[in-house]
Amino acid sequence: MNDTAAPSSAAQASDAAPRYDFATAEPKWQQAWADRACFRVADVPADGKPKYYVLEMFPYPSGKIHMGHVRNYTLGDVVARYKRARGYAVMHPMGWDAFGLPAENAARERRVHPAKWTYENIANMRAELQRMGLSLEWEREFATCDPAYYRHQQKLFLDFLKAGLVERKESWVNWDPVDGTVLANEQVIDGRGWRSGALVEKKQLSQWFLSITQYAQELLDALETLDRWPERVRLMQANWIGRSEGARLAFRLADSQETVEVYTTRPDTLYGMSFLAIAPEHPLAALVAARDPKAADFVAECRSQGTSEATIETAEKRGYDTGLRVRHPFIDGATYPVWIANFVLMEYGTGAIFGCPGHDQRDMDFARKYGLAVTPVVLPPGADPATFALGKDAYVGPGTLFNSEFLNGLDVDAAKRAAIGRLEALGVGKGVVNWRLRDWGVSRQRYWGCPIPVIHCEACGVVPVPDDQLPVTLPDDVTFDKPGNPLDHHPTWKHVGCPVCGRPARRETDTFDTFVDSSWYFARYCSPNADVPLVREAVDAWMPVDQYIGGIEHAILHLLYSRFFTRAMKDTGHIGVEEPFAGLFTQGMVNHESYRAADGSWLYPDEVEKHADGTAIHRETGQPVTVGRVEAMSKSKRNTIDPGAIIARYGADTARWFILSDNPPDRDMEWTEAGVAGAFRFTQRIYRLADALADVTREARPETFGAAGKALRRATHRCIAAVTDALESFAFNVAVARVYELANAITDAERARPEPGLVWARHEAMEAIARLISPMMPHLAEEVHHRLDPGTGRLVAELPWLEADPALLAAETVTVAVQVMGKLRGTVDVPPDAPADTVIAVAEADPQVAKALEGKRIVKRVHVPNRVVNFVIAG
RNA sequence: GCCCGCCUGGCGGAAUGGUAGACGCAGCGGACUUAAAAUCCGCAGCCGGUGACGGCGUGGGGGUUCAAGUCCCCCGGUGGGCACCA
Repeated sequence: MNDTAAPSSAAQASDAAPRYDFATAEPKWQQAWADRACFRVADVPADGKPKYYVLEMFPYPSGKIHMGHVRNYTLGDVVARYKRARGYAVMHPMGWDAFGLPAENAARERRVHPAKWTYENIANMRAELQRMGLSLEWEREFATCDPAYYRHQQKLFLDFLKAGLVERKESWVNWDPVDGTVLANEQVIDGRGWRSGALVEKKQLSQWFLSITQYAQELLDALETLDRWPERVRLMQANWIGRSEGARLAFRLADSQETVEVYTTRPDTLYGMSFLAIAPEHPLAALVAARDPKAADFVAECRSQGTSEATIETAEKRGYDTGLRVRHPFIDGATYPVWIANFVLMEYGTGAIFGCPGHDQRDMDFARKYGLAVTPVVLPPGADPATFALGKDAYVGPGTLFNSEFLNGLDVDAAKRAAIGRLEALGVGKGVVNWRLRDWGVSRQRYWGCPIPVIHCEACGVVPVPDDQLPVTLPDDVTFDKPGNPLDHHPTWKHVGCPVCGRPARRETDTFDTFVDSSWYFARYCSPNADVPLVREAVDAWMPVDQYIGGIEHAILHLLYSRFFTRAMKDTGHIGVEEPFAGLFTQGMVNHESYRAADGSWLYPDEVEKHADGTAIHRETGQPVTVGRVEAMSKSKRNTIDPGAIIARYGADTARWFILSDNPPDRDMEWTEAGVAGAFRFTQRIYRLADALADVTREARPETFGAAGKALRRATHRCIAAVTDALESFAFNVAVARVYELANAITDAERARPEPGLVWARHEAMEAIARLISPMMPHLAEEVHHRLDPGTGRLVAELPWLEADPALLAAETVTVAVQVMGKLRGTVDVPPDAPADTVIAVAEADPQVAKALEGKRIVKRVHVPNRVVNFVIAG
């Protein structure tokens, strides 16, 4: 770290200047809040206050908090403290998203049990969060890995199962043959397992799915009601849900009664068909492969093809002609070849398409490669049907149908309707809505997760664990020395009697995707200790979350799953609400410069000494250091800043203030040493300003004020109004700027010639500062308030928000800009709301303006009250 | 490829269509100090001018308007989401 900062240890220098000793003050005020239970609320609020539920995305207990957490929880705390002061009953809970793979990795690498590792991390991170002075209600804390939490999750799952919201079905997964485990897409890097490095295979497994697709339309439609969500998040969700309208139709094979079903959004182009293509995983492909070794080879090759982005981007469209042919639904006697094609996805639509090269670019690429027919059927506006031809590019624009029998002359939309009508009349197809959204596979072959509460019995099939046998708890005695799922290896755990017939049966050894844990925790906070999953009265009283805050990286999955889960909980009678988050705010990342030594190795910020000219050297060796890009903090690039160290050195308030002041909270910010040091200086300045008044007897409020007193009072009340506005609109950086302005105004007042009432006005301004900074720097706020006004016994945390005096918001004079032809030529000071004639006369008389108007003919005088006068001149 | 943001001094940024650059950071000059740190005062968009002042200026080009950073159109740059989605 740089030397510019004042370390706390030097705080009590010999100098007489008063210094704010945050190291003593912060724990003191934290204790005071706890002692007075300032942040407690009832499960069902009964004190008549309106409710406000503030929630930040709960952390994964990785071991230490990082700057992203500091930003996230500071933003939430500003909202919570502000809303509390505005008279709301504020629920602001905290907990732990405690299941997950890192705990298992720790177990493998360090031979520590995942539970021990997790709970130690939680203890450590809880202490770190507490040092931040967050107004959290710790009484509601829970960890999702606690059976007291996940037993209720198991109950919810069983209720969903009963309600038909759960399915067990085969699905393709990424299989790591060395580790013997399923991998998430993110764990597949360049087609290889991230741990084993083995080539990943696609494999079919029977898995549990939550039927989120049942809610696709609802989840899409309700996005429009989420008017306090960022537009882009709603767009991302809409794209993810991916509604498309088209037709589903069956093609009959030429030499049998079998059919192949196809989904298309372009039924209008059916007369332009030249082939039919099926996915390599399509059942028909398997049939063909069974008797055709070459087809089998092709299918196998496709299967081993990587799923990484690079592979897909460069992958050539390739196919294999099966020799089968299908009949056209409209043209008697016409048949088309059936190909297996690597670009057809089994997961979307029906896993089969009809190829119309003229009006689909992929089909065109494929047709050109394999010499298949290209028949244009949509004529672009103005084109000549006699000469219109296609080269390498398909035509996908609007136009009129031709070469298409009964569709000829129709535009694309009309032709779609007509084609669907004919398909339906023939009984071979129908108009359908198709979704990109797929059901949510929740099975994970892992130990450190919530066990899926079912039992497999050979006689009875899949049997839900009876309610009175919940929870199904994880065994403690597991080993991680073998690859695969420790639950599966456990000698006894999975062997149980069937709850129905009593015969030996097998427990499900898969656990839930951790996204399940986080899809209902926000509701559980409303009644965290209940012996049912959710106390409906409490949930309905507190939900939805009024302000949810977290990273944009959760814009899709977590938020969509939570929206689905909430609906499912409603439909199973647990709660009465259907949208979990009424307001959403997505924060930006915290970035930092990165540094590289001469040998290319990354250096930590405190190993580097930066110079004013922008160069830097390695402290230890004196060698020059390359100052790299400002980028997301990451361990690998060593550009991380430990919040614990910052708080120890500067205090929590300084860290909070800097993180709020730097820029708007939805943008990425850069953490800089100079910025923190600046924030620290400001905390000291506030303290000094307060200290200057601490021993001054508070005057009685005078009847009238002098010029300096009036100016300060106006500044104070303008600041109250401006900070309030800024906090309401999440413009925390602007709120900070307004507080700086008031501090500057107090400094001006300190220097002004003494006048009656000025000290009173200074007290008023200083108290306003304490109250206005309280959501952002709560400890300093208490300290200042306490020094100004000892003896009232009230904490700032218990006091209502300040109201600006409207009389003081109105200025005594307003400065009106005077323009000539829209160009600024001067300003004039006039009384507020002065009549237009007066203002224009004063403006015209202004020497600068008069000069600009000299010899010109004024054709128009625009007057905007209290703002501007504009003279429009002829010529 | 499709969809969506963003672009303002050296930097972060501010600005209900109405005085662009608030506030902070960095910088420069000064006071205090034996010196430094801390603190305080002052300067500061760019160009020209000793100065009064003038010209230019919110990625580029056009438009609407008395008036555009702000609204509309086109272009460029940049960041992100989705992506063989039929």
